[in-house]
Amino acid sequence: MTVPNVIPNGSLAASQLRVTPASPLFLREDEIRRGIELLYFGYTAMIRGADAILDAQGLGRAHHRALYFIARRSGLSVGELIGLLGITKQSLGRVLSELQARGLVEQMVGTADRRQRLLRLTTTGAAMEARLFAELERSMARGYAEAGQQAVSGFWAVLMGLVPPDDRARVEALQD
Amino acid sequence: MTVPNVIPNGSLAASQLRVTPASPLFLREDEIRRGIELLYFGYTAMIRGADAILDAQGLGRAHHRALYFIARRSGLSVGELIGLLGITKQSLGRVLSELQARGLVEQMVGTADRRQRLLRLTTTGAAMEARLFAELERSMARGYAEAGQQAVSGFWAVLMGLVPPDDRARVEALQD
DNA sequence: CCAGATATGTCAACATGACTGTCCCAAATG
DNA sequence: CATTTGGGACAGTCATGTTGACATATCTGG
Repeated sequence: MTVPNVIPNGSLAASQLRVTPASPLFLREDEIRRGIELLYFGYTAMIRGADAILDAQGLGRAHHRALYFIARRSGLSVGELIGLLGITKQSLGRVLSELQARGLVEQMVGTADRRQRLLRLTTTGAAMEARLFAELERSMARGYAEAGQQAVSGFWAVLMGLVPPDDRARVEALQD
Repeated sequence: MTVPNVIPNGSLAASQLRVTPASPLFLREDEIRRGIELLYFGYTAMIRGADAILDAQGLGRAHHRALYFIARRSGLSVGELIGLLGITKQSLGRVLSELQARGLVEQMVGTADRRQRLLRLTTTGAAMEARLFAELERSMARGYAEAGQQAVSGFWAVLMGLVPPDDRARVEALQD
Protein backbone atom coordinates (compact mmCIF):
# COMPACT_ATOMS: atom_id res chain seq x y z
CA MET A 1 0.00 0.00 0.00
CA THR A 2 1.27 3.39 -0.95
CA VAL A 3 -1.33 5.38 0.96
CA PRO A 4 0.39 7.16 3.84
CA ASN A 5 -0.16 5.82 7.33
CA VAL A 6 -1.24 9.12 8.70
CA ILE A 7 -4.10 10.96 7.13
CA PRO A 8 -4.99 14.57 7.78
CA ASN A 9 -8.54 15.24 8.83
CA GLY A 10 -9.87 18.63 9.61
CA SER A 11 -12.20 18.40 12.55
CA LEU A 12 -12.04 15.21 14.57
CA ALA A 13 -12.26 14.38 18.24
CA ALA A 14 -9.42 12.92 20.31
CA SER A 15 -7.78 9.66 19.21
CA GLN A 16 -5.33 7.27 20.79
CA LEU A 17 -2.48 9.34 19.46
CA ARG A 18 -0.80 11.75 21.82
CA VAL A 19 -2.29 14.89 20.37
CA THR A 20 -3.40 17.86 22.35
CA PRO A 21 -7.20 17.72 22.43
CA ALA A 22 -7.74 21.03 20.72
CA SER A 23 -5.35 20.42 17.83
CA PRO A 24 -6.41 19.14 14.42
CA LEU A 25 -6.51 15.39 14.69
CA PHE A 26 -4.72 12.76 12.68
CA LEU A 27 -6.47 9.44 12.47
CA ARG A 28 -4.26 6.56 11.58
CA GLU A 29 -5.24 4.65 8.48
CA ASP A 30 -5.16 1.40 10.43
CA GLU A 31 -7.89 2.62 12.70
CA ILE A 32 -10.08 3.44 9.75
CA ARG A 33 -9.37 0.13 8.05
CA ARG A 34 -10.09 -1.74 11.24
CA GLY A 35 -13.50 -0.12 11.44
CA ILE A 36 -14.27 -0.88 7.82
CA GLU A 37 -13.23 -4.49 8.15
CA LEU A 38 -14.99 -5.13 11.42
CA LEU A 39 -18.14 -3.58 10.03
CA TYR A 40 -17.95 -5.86 7.01
CA PHE A 41 -17.13 -9.06 8.85
CA GLY A 42 -19.38 -8.30 11.81
CA TYR A 43 -22.38 -7.54 9.64
CA THR A 44 -21.79 -10.65 7.57
CA ALA A 45 -21.44 -12.80 10.66
CA MET A 46 -24.61 -11.44 12.25
CA ILE A 47 -26.65 -12.22 9.15
CA ARG A 48 -25.26 -15.70 8.63
CA GLY A 49 -27.60 -17.63 10.91
CA ALA A 50 -30.73 -16.06 9.46
CA ASP A 51 -29.46 -16.66 5.94
CA ALA A 52 -29.40 -20.39 6.57
CA ILE A 53 -33.05 -20.40 7.66
CA LEU A 54 -34.05 -18.25 4.71
CA ASP A 55 -32.27 -20.57 2.33
CA ALA A 56 -34.14 -23.57 3.65
CA GLN A 57 -37.41 -21.71 3.00
CA GLY A 58 -36.43 -20.56 -0.46
CA LEU A 59 -36.39 -16.96 0.68
CA GLY A 60 -33.63 -14.38 0.41
CA ARG A 61 -32.32 -11.43 2.34
CA ALA A 62 -34.70 -9.13 0.54
CA HIS A 63 -37.63 -11.04 2.01
CA HIS A 64 -36.04 -10.93 5.43
CA ARG A 65 -35.58 -7.18 5.36
CA ALA A 66 -39.19 -6.69 4.38
CA LEU A 67 -40.40 -9.05 7.11
CA TYR A 68 -38.15 -7.32 9.62
CA PHE A 69 -39.46 -3.84 8.99
CA ILE A 70 -43.06 -4.94 8.71
CA ALA A 71 -42.65 -6.61 12.10
CA ARG A 72 -40.98 -3.52 13.45
CA ARG A 73 -43.57 -1.05 12.18
CA SER A 74 -46.71 -3.10 11.78
CA GLY A 75 -49.25 -1.29 9.62
CA LEU A 76 -46.70 0.75 7.70
CA SER A 77 -47.52 1.70 4.12
CA VAL A 78 -45.81 0.36 1.01
CA GLY A 79 -44.22 3.75 0.45
CA GLU A 80 -42.78 3.86 3.94
CA LEU A 81 -41.29 0.41 3.47
CA ILE A 82 -39.74 1.48 0.18
CA GLY A 83 -38.19 4.42 2.00
CA LEU A 84 -36.72 2.24 4.74
CA LEU A 85 -35.32 -0.34 2.36
CA GLY A 86 -34.03 2.22 -0.11
CA ILE A 87 -35.14 0.21 -3.13
CA THR A 88 -37.54 0.87 -5.95
CA LYS A 89 -41.23 0.14 -6.07
CA GLN A 90 -40.64 -2.55 -8.70
CA SER A 91 -38.01 -4.33 -6.64
CA LEU A 92 -40.17 -4.33 -3.56
CA GLY A 93 -43.18 -5.37 -5.59
CA ARG A 94 -41.81 -8.79 -6.38
CA VAL A 95 -40.67 -9.48 -2.84
CA LEU A 96 -43.96 -8.32 -1.38
CA SER A 97 -46.11 -10.36 -3.72
CA GLU A 98 -44.07 -13.46 -2.92
CA LEU A 99 -44.52 -12.87 0.78
CA GLN A 100 -48.25 -12.39 0.28
CA ALA A 101 -48.52 -15.48 -1.90
CA ARG A 102 -46.90 -17.47 0.91
CA GLY A 103 -49.34 -16.04 3.40
CA LEU A 104 -46.66 -14.32 5.47
CA VAL A 105 -47.81 -10.76 4.87
CA GLU A 106 -51.22 -9.20 4.39
CA GLN A 107 -52.51 -5.81 3.31
CA MET A 108 -55.26 -3.56 4.56
CA VAL A 109 -56.62 -0.51 2.82
CA GLY A 110 -55.47 2.62 4.62
CA THR A 111 -58.06 4.31 6.80
CA ALA A 112 -56.92 7.91 6.52
CA ASP A 113 -55.82 7.53 2.90
CA ARG A 114 -57.58 4.75 1.04
CA ARG A 115 -54.90 4.67 -1.65
CA GLN A 116 -52.40 3.30 0.82
CA ARG A 117 -51.90 -0.39 1.44
CA LEU A 118 -50.92 -0.94 5.05
CA LEU A 119 -48.73 -3.98 5.61
CA ARG A 120 -48.68 -6.39 8.51
CA LEU A 121 -47.53 -9.91 9.21
CA THR A 122 -49.93 -12.80 9.38
CA THR A 123 -49.63 -15.19 12.31
CA THR A 124 -47.47 -17.42 10.14
CA GLY A 125 -45.42 -14.45 9.04
CA ALA A 126 -44.89 -13.31 12.61
CA ALA A 127 -43.71 -16.80 13.54
CA MET A 128 -41.25 -16.80 10.65
CA GLU A 129 -39.96 -13.35 11.52
CA ALA A 130 -39.56 -14.39 15.14
CA ARG A 131 -37.41 -17.35 14.08
CA LEU A 132 -35.24 -15.09 11.95
CA PHE A 133 -35.04 -12.45 14.64
CA ALA A 134 -33.97 -15.05 17.16
CA GLU A 135 -30.93 -15.77 15.00
CA LEU A 136 -29.96 -12.13 14.73
CA GLU A 137 -30.56 -11.71 18.42
CA ARG A 138 -28.39 -14.64 19.33
CA SER A 139 -25.51 -13.10 17.42
CA MET A 140 -26.08 -9.54 18.60
CA ALA A 141 -26.54 -10.61 22.21
CA ARG A 142 -23.24 -12.43 22.07
CA GLY A 143 -21.55 -9.37 20.66
CA TYR A 144 -23.00 -7.21 23.42
CA ALA A 145 -22.10 -9.76 26.04
CA GLU A 146 -18.52 -10.17 24.94
CA ALA A 147 -17.97 -6.45 24.69
CA GLY A 148 -19.84 -5.43 27.81
CA GLN A 149 -22.63 -2.92 28.19
CA GLN A 150 -20.21 -0.03 28.34
CA ALA A 151 -19.01 -0.84 24.83
CA VAL A 152 -22.55 -0.93 23.46
CA SER A 153 -23.13 2.79 23.71
CA GLY A 154 -19.88 3.39 21.83
CA PHE A 155 -20.99 0.90 19.22
CA TRP A 156 -24.27 2.73 18.78
CA ALA A 157 -22.63 6.13 18.74
CA VAL A 158 -20.16 5.33 15.98
CA LEU A 159 -22.79 3.65 13.81
CA MET A 160 -25.14 6.57 14.19
CA GLY A 161 -22.24 8.79 13.29
CA LEU A 162 -21.92 6.89 10.01
CA VAL A 163 -25.48 7.72 9.06
CA PRO A 164 -25.78 11.08 7.30
CA PRO A 165 -27.51 13.53 9.64
CA ASP A 166 -30.45 13.93 7.31
CA ASP A 167 -31.16 10.20 7.49
CA ARG A 168 -30.86 9.87 11.24
CA ALA A 169 -34.40 10.85 12.03
CA ARG A 170 -35.66 7.88 10.08
CA VAL A 171 -33.44 5.50 12.02
CA GLU A 172 -34.39 7.05 15.34
CA ALA A 173 -38.04 6.89 14.42
CA LEU A 174 -37.85 3.09 14.50
CA GLN A 175 -37.21 3.32 18.23
CA ASP A 176 -40.88 4.21 18.77
CA MET B 1 -45.24 -7.04 17.38
CA THR B 2 -46.08 -9.98 19.54
CA VAL B 3 -42.52 -10.84 20.55
CA PRO B 4 -42.07 -10.08 24.24
CA ASN B 5 -40.13 -7.00 25.20
CA VAL B 6 -37.83 -8.81 27.55
CA ILE B 7 -35.78 -11.72 26.37
CA PRO B 8 -33.95 -14.15 28.61
CA ASN B 9 -30.28 -14.62 27.90
CA GLY B 10 -28.08 -16.95 29.81
CA SER B 11 -24.69 -15.37 30.26
CA LEU B 12 -24.42 -11.68 29.53
CA ALA B 13 -22.58 -8.78 31.08
CA ALA B 14 -24.22 -5.84 32.85
CA SER B 15 -26.82 -3.80 30.99
CA GLN B 16 -28.59 -0.53 31.63
CA LEU B 17 -31.26 -2.38 33.55
CA ARG B 18 -31.05 -2.40 37.33
CA VAL B 19 -29.90 -5.96 37.63
CA THR B 20 -27.38 -7.21 40.10
CA PRO B 21 -24.18 -7.77 38.14
CA ALA B 22 -23.92 -11.45 38.92
CA SER B 23 -27.49 -12.35 38.03
CA PRO B 24 -28.55 -13.73 34.67
CA LEU B 25 -29.07 -10.77 32.44
CA PHE B 26 -32.11 -9.72 30.48
CA LEU B 27 -31.40 -7.74 27.36
CA ARG B 28 -34.27 -5.70 26.14
CA GLU B 29 -35.42 -6.46 22.63
CA ASP B 30 -35.15 -2.79 21.77
CA GLU B 31 -31.45 -2.82 22.46
CA ILE B 32 -30.98 -5.76 20.14
CA ARG B 33 -33.11 -4.20 17.42
CA ARG B 34 -31.27 -0.93 17.74
CA GLY B 35 -27.98 -2.71 17.14
CA ILE B 36 -29.35 -4.59 14.15
CA GLU B 37 -30.78 -1.47 12.60
CA LEU B 38 -27.77 0.72 13.20
CA LEU B 39 -25.53 -1.96 11.77
CA TYR B 40 -27.70 -2.12 8.66
CA PHE B 41 -28.08 1.60 8.13
CA GLY B 42 -24.55 2.44 9.20
CA TYR B 43 -23.00 -0.10 6.88
CA THR B 44 -25.17 1.04 3.99
CA ALA B 45 -24.32 4.68 4.64
CA MET B 46 -20.60 4.02 4.81
CA ILE B 47 -20.60 2.23 1.45
CA ARG B 48 -22.73 4.81 -0.33
CA GLY B 49 -20.01 7.22 -1.41
CA ALA B 50 -17.82 4.49 -2.86
CA ASP B 51 -20.80 2.99 -4.67
CA ALA B 52 -21.26 6.19 -6.62
CA ILE B 53 -17.66 6.15 -7.84
CA LEU B 54 -17.89 2.47 -8.73
CA ASP B 55 -21.07 3.08 -10.67
CA ALA B 56 -19.43 5.77 -12.75
CA GLN B 57 -16.65 3.31 -13.62
CA GLY B 58 -19.01 0.46 -14.42
CA LEU B 59 -17.74 -1.52 -11.47
CA GLY B 60 -19.66 -3.07 -8.60
CA ARG B 61 -19.17 -3.80 -4.93
CA ALA B 62 -17.64 -7.13 -5.75
CA HIS B 63 -14.84 -5.37 -7.59
CA HIS B 64 -14.40 -2.98 -4.73
CA ARG B 65 -14.06 -5.73 -2.15
CA ALA B 66 -11.43 -7.45 -4.26
CA LEU B 67 -9.52 -4.21 -4.75
CA TYR B 68 -9.76 -3.46 -1.06
CA PHE B 69 -8.29 -6.73 0.12
CA ILE B 70 -5.62 -6.81 -2.57
CA ALA B 71 -4.59 -3.34 -1.43
CA ARG B 72 -4.68 -4.45 2.17
CA ARG B 73 -2.65 -7.63 1.67
CA SER B 74 -0.65 -6.98 -1.46
CA GLY B 75 0.76 -10.22 -2.86
CA LEU B 76 -1.94 -12.43 -1.39
CA SER B 77 -2.90 -15.57 -3.30
CA VAL B 78 -6.16 -16.20 -5.08
CA GLY B 79 -7.09 -18.77 -2.46
CA GLU B 80 -6.50 -16.34 0.38
CA LEU B 81 -8.69 -13.78 -1.34
CA ILE B 82 -11.43 -16.35 -1.82
CA GLY B 83 -11.23 -17.08 1.89
CA LEU B 84 -11.52 -13.43 2.86
CA LEU B 85 -14.42 -12.73 0.54
CA GLY B 86 -16.24 -15.94 1.34
CA ILE B 87 -17.24 -16.58 -2.26
CA THR B 88 -16.50 -19.33 -4.74
CA LYS B 89 -13.60 -19.56 -7.12
CA GLN B 90 -15.92 -19.08 -10.06
CA SER B 91 -17.47 -15.91 -8.65
CA LEU B 92 -14.10 -14.41 -7.91
CA GLY B 93 -12.79 -15.53 -11.28
CA ARG B 94 -15.11 -13.26 -13.17
CA VAL B 95 -14.41 -10.25 -10.99
CA LEU B 96 -10.68 -10.82 -11.08
CA SER B 97 -10.47 -11.19 -14.84
CA GLU B 98 -12.41 -7.96 -15.29
CA LEU B 99 -10.03 -6.17 -12.98
CA GLN B 100 -7.07 -7.58 -14.87
CA ALA B 101 -8.57 -6.68 -18.22
CA ARG B 102 -8.90 -3.11 -17.01
CA GLY B 103 -5.30 -3.11 -15.88
CA LEU B 104 -6.15 -2.56 -12.22
CA VAL B 105 -4.77 -5.84 -10.90
CA GLU B 106 -1.84 -8.01 -11.93
CA GLN B 107 -0.63 -11.48 -11.07
CA MET B 108 2.76 -12.95 -10.32
CA VAL B 109 3.61 -16.61 -10.06
CA GLY B 110 4.21 -17.56 -6.45
CA THR B 111 7.84 -17.96 -5.44
CA ALA B 112 7.51 -20.57 -2.71
CA ASP B 113 4.65 -22.35 -4.50
CA ARG B 114 4.58 -21.84 -8.23
CA ARG B 115 0.94 -22.96 -8.45
CA GLN B 116 -0.13 -19.83 -6.65
CA ARG B 117 -0.99 -16.59 -8.38
CA LEU B 118 -0.11 -13.69 -6.14
CA LEU B 119 -2.25 -10.63 -6.64
CA ARG B 120 -1.31 -6.99 -6.46
CA LEU B 121 -2.64 -3.68 -7.69
CA THR B 122 -1.12 -1.89 -10.63
CA THR B 123 -0.36 1.80 -10.27
CA THR B 124 -3.73 2.54 -11.85
CA GLY B 125 -5.41 0.04 -9.57
CA ALA B 126 -3.80 1.56 -6.50
CA ALA B 127 -5.03 4.97 -7.55
CA MET B 128 -8.56 3.65 -7.99
CA GLU B 129 -8.49 1.88 -4.65
CA ALA B 130 -7.20 5.03 -2.98
CA ARG B 131 -10.13 7.01 -4.37
CA LEU B 132 -12.57 4.41 -3.10
CA PHE B 133 -10.85 4.16 0.26
CA ALA B 134 -10.99 7.92 0.62
CA GLU B 135 -14.77 7.72 0.47
CA LEU B 136 -14.98 5.00 3.10
CA GLU B 137 -12.51 6.90 5.21
CA ARG B 138 -14.47 10.10 4.99
CA SER B 139 -17.52 8.35 6.31
CA MET B 140 -15.74 6.30 8.97
CA ALA B 141 -13.72 9.28 10.18
CA ARG B 142 -16.91 11.24 10.63
CA GLY B 143 -18.44 8.39 12.59
CA TYR B 144 -15.37 8.22 14.84
CA ALA B 145 -15.30 11.96 15.21
CA GLU B 146 -18.93 12.32 16.13
CA ALA B 147 -18.78 9.48 18.61
CA GLY B 148 -15.42 10.31 20.12
CA GLN B 149 -12.38 8.09 20.51
CA GLN B 150 -13.75 6.53 23.66
CA ALA B 151 -16.71 5.15 21.71
CA VAL B 152 -14.47 3.65 19.04
CA SER B 153 -13.10 0.90 21.24
CA GLY B 154 -16.65 -0.08 22.17
CA PHE B 155 -17.56 -0.09 18.50
CA TRP B 156 -14.67 -2.41 17.73
CA ALA B 157 -15.37 -4.63 20.70
CA VAL B 158 -19.01 -5.27 19.83
CA LEU B 159 -18.25 -5.92 16.17
CA MET B 160 -15.50 -8.35 17.03
CA GLY B 161 -17.95 -10.00 19.39
CA LEU B 162 -20.26 -10.57 16.44
CA VAL B 163 -17.60 -12.52 14.58
CA PRO B 164 -17.57 -16.20 15.51
CA PRO B 165 -14.42 -16.91 17.56
CA ASP B 166 -13.05 -19.27 14.93
CA ASP B 167 -13.14 -16.51 12.33
CA ARG B 168 -11.54 -13.84 14.47
CA ALA B 169 -7.97 -14.77 13.75
CA ARG B 170 -8.52 -14.04 10.08
CA VAL B 171 -9.88 -10.59 10.86
CA GLU B 172 -7.08 -9.83 13.28
CA ALA B 173 -4.52 -11.04 10.78
CA LEU B 174 -5.42 -8.12 8.53
CA GLN B 175 -4.00 -5.79 11.17
CA ASP B 176 -0.48 -6.83 10.17
C1' DC C 1 9.87 -41.11 -9.02
C1' DC C 2 5.05 -41.66 -9.32
C1' DA C 3 0.28 -41.19 -7.47
C1' DG C 4 -2.54 -38.23 -5.50
C1' DA C 5 -3.58 -33.81 -3.50
C1' DT C 6 -3.67 -28.88 -4.22
C1' DA C 7 -4.05 -24.12 -6.57
C1' DT C 8 -5.99 -22.16 -10.19
C1' DG C 9 -8.60 -21.46 -14.48
C1' DT C 10 -12.61 -22.10 -17.43
C1' DC C 11 -17.11 -23.32 -19.55
C1' DA C 12 -21.99 -23.69 -18.90
C1' DA C 13 -26.32 -23.13 -16.66
C1' DC C 14 -28.98 -21.00 -13.27
C1' DA C 15 -31.08 -17.95 -9.19
C1' DT C 16 -31.59 -13.73 -6.81
C1' DG C 17 -32.38 -9.17 -6.37
C1' DA C 18 -31.40 -4.97 -7.82
C1' DC C 19 -32.31 -1.53 -11.86
C1' DT C 20 -34.97 1.34 -15.78
C1' DG C 21 -38.92 2.43 -18.42
C1' DT C 22 -43.67 2.37 -19.35
C1' DC C 23 -48.51 2.10 -18.63
C1' DC C 24 -52.52 1.82 -15.65
C1' DC C 25 -55.98 2.59 -11.95
C1' DA C 26 -57.97 4.57 -7.80
C1' DA C 27 -58.09 8.04 -4.55
C1' DA C 28 -56.74 12.46 -2.72
C1' DT C 29 -56.09 17.31 -3.47
C1' DG C 30 -56.49 21.79 -5.36
C1' DC D 1 -62.72 18.83 -12.89
C1' DA D 2 -57.54 18.58 -13.52
C1' DT D 3 -53.58 17.16 -11.36
C1' DT D 4 -50.92 14.68 -8.12
C1' DT D 5 -50.03 10.73 -5.40
C1' DG D 6 -49.93 5.66 -3.86
C1' DG D 7 -49.72 1.51 -5.65
C1' DG D 8 -49.65 -2.43 -9.11
C1' DA D 9 -48.08 -4.74 -13.40
C1' DC D 10 -45.18 -5.99 -17.40
C1' DA D 11 -40.82 -6.19 -19.89
C1' DG D 12 -36.10 -6.18 -20.24
C1' DT D 13 -31.37 -5.76 -18.28
C1' DC D 14 -27.43 -6.18 -15.15
C1' DA D 15 -24.45 -7.65 -11.21
C1' DT D 16 -23.26 -11.14 -8.42
C1' DG D 17 -23.76 -15.09 -6.37
C1' DT D 18 -24.38 -20.43 -6.97
C1' DT D 19 -23.26 -25.83 -8.81
C1' DG D 20 -21.12 -28.99 -11.54
C1' DA D 21 -17.65 -30.65 -14.54
C1' DC D 22 -13.26 -30.65 -16.45
C1' DA D 23 -8.23 -29.12 -17.47
C1' DT D 24 -3.51 -27.97 -16.20
C1' DA D 25 0.41 -27.14 -13.56
C1' DT D 26 2.74 -27.98 -9.44
C1' DC D 27 3.71 -29.81 -4.94
C1' DT D 28 4.21 -33.69 -1.69
C1' DG D 29 4.35 -38.15 0.59
C1' DG D 30 5.31 -43.02 0.27
